[in-house]
Amino acid sequence: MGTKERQDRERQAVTASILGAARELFTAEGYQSVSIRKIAERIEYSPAAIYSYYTSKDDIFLALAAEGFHLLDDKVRGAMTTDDPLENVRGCWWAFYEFSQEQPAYFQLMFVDRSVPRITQQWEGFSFLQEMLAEAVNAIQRAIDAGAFPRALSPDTAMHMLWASLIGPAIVGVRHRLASGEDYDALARDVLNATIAGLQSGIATTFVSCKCLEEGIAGAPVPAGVRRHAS
Amino acid sequence: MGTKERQDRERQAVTASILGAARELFTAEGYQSVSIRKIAERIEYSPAAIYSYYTSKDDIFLALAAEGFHLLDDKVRGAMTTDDPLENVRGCWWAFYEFSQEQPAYFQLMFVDRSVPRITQQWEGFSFLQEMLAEAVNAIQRAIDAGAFPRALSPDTAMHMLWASLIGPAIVGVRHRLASGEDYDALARDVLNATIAGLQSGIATTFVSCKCLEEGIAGAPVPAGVRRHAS
DNA sequence: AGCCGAACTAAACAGTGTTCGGACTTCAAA
DNA sequence: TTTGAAGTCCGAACACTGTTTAGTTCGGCT
Repeated sequence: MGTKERQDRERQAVTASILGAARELFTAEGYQSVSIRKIAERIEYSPAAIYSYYTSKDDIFLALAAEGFHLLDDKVRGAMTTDDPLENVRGCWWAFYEFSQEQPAYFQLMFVDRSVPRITQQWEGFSFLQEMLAEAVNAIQRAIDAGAFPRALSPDTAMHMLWASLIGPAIVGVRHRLASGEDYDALARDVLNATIAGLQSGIATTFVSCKCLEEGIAGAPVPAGVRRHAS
Repeated sequence: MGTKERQDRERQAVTASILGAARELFTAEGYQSVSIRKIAERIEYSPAAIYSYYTSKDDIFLALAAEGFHLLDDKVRGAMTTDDPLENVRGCWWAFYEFSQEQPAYFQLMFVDRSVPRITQQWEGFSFLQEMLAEAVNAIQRAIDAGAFPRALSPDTAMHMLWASLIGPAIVGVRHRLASGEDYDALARDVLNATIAGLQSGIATTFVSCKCLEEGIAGAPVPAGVRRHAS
């Protein structure tokens, strides 16, 4: 009979309602302020009941983070469909920033309140992320092949640089860390364009001999062994 | 008599021991994991006693954050003493990154675990920060005057861009968010140099007419009114 | 000697994530 | 039809958290 199927369906419905309540509460009040008891109250269950669906509050976080990463994945992939390889690179990173402003609750959850540990049993649920990153690296490689970036540029290095540069403006944006009246979008766009311009100028491939490395900066010599950003 | 003075001294000694215990525990276990009770236990006082020295756990955080910002202030100022205006700019932001790696506990406390709210009664205790930022803007202005940056570059815009670009690599560094074997220092240096190269290329003053703004990116047109990073 | 004010504490309050034992329902096998 | 297994769910508790309150102790001044 379909009894097993019905039970599975019911179980999934409760799971979904827990996740829905958590999503609403996290969005409205932030991860730290939401307790298991509040989630339980919203779905009219006892707090203990939740633990037969999710093993911990962490587990609920991971489920919502996975949702967020899928949204990000969709948005970033959708931004890499131009003919111009360079605009694909620019577009996918601009999409990353836009995601942070369009889905501030997800972004805050994913990158500010907490972060997904790199080693976790649930990491399989995030395996698609590696494909997304690989896609971003490929986009850079295509731009290099098209002559938009120096031949000597490592696409991996460029990817890490774009990531590290843009997470800042995104966080500054969602947390409103600037004085009122500041234009966060323009700041992010400036940073993105400046980083891309910097990559084009070849600085990331020639900095080994740049002044600050040879002489150290302000009496703080660069430690031996620190030479190039690993590729 | 000097009784009042002695009492003041004793009070200050207890205050310092609270702060010392908090500093050690925050460094060893992180802000969230340290409780008032743990601090109290370490200095062999009752938890309630702490509340006659600091009004809240937040207050202790602010005191330690102020310490951290003074350390940062010293380091950044010390890095702006070159003759070359451009190297002063590069140096002071590299000092910011270096601070994050040399004082990861302070950095984590100041920029990751929590952040100093922009509006706070204790904000006066952080007023020296405005001077530090003004100094950083001045350094950029001097570099512009010396011809190292385009005349049309707003030093304020450049300051915000450098800040937003470098906070990323610093956070990535203290949190070890890259695969093992990655060279965080080199990543930060690449980002810094790329951003400076981008500023030099004039991208932050001309992007108003750049392709991504005129056409939107991947079907996501830039909202009207978003034009330039406010100066 | 009496008193004041500061320092300090024990105990409690309201909250947190989580666990445990038991009650209750559902359903297939005996 | 009864039995037993499997599950779902809850009340109560545990060990915490930041913080408050009432009360005690004690040095120093009058």
